[in-house]
Amino acid sequence: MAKIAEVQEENPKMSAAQRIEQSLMEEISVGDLAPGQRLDEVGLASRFGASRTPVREALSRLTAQGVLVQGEKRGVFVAEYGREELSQIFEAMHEIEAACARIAAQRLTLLKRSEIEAAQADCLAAAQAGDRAAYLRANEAFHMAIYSATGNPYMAEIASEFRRRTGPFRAKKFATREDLISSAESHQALIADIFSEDSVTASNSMRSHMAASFVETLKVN
Amino acid sequence: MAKIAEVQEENPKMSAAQRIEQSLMEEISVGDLAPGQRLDEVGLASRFGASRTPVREALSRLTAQGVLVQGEKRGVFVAEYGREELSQIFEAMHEIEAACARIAAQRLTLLKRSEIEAAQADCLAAAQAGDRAAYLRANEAFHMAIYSATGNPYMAEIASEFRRRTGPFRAKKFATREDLISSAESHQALIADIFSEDSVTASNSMRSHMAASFVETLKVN
DNA sequence: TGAATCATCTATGTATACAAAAATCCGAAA
DNA sequence: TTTCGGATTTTTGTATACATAGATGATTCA
Repeated sequence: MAKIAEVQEENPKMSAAQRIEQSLMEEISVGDLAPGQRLDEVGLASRFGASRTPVREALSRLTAQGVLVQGEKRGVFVAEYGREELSQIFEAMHEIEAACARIAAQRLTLLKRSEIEAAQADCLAAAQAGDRAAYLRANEAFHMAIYSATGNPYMAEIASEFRRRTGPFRAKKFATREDLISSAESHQALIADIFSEDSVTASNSMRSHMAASFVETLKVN
Repeated sequence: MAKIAEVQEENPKMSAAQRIEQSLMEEISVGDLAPGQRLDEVGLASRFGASRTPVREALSRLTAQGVLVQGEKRGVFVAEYGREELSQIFEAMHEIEAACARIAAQRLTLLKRSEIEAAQADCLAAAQAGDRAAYLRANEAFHMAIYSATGNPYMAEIASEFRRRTGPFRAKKFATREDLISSAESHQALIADIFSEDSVTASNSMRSHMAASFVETLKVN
């Protein structure tokens, strides 16, 4: 896909293992690789024009991150979560995102504020255009901007990690242009509450946002 | 923890890569491998009686987990954090542990309750005996028992991950028998508050515990 | 003496080969 | 027909070899 080529072009001297890891991560988070799908080493090796060695390294790292799991049988699979597991993962995300919103509200700088606003502008534009792929990217950027606003890269890291793991499940929510628009609009209240710089308000607002997101996600999974 | 050694004995047909990964993780979390230390592939390979391939896989996975980092020069190193970084990591741990304590207090079962008590008994015994290694293991088990009491394996997973990353820094706190005893005693209040099944009390108690732990950690780092 | 360039050498990333384990398939017997 | 056993095939895990990038050291020139 085009995105893979882009990454390769932007960073031509990345190792093959890293390229493969990023490509697979991208495909999984967008939903091109469906949960439960098996990834076989030889197939990927030939697809990426590499040997099994860098492929193995990429799969191993993605497994360590929880994006892939090694199933009961041989082989690694895109992590597949049932309703109960999704509920647990969302509970954890819920806690982390709420903490991020609280801290972000406390530490908000002008720069971070403008980054969040810029990301939200992209969300609105993509939603209006009905461009699903662009919206998915912009939505990720929006949440990343909030994580970044905590000023704590470790908080941001775990929040991102959960976001990646739930990517394919959340992505299913966005089927129609209306889905995109309603999602983008729901950001507005969240932004207002974070910008209020009141940590309780921000935290509660993020909890509402996550709870709603979970409800929508459960509907399609 | 002893469990790692046990796992190796119990599970002799684990892959070499997994054995190496667990061994290195153990050595890092106990502090045998100091932060900043370089790990070279050939040295580890000969030390574990294996080739570079499984060593590389282990290092790659540990890097993906944040326990190792690839430095500016060639090679991977045990992650080394300055005061600012430690502060950020502890802030994130602080949030996650508080959430764990709150959820654990809400969902406490008789089984989990007894597991926490058993782990604490081990802590007290090891502290009384002045057995530092045993205390480190028991202390990990104690916190793991709390994570497990959330009933949410994903919460437990991230909490464990932070615990591993900070292992070598926290380990330095425990120099004398008195350090062990005072740590074990500080668990008592935490247990009482979690067992109160009041989520706010439990969460605040854990926040106090983590804040105190951070202060002690900063003193020796 | 110092700096710069070149050479050497070490470590890393990748490819390939091989062995062992597991899954699948096939046939035979109940 | 079903099930059990064995053979076959696929796939994984590990070892080894090789090429290249980066580090180290030496030599020469200023």
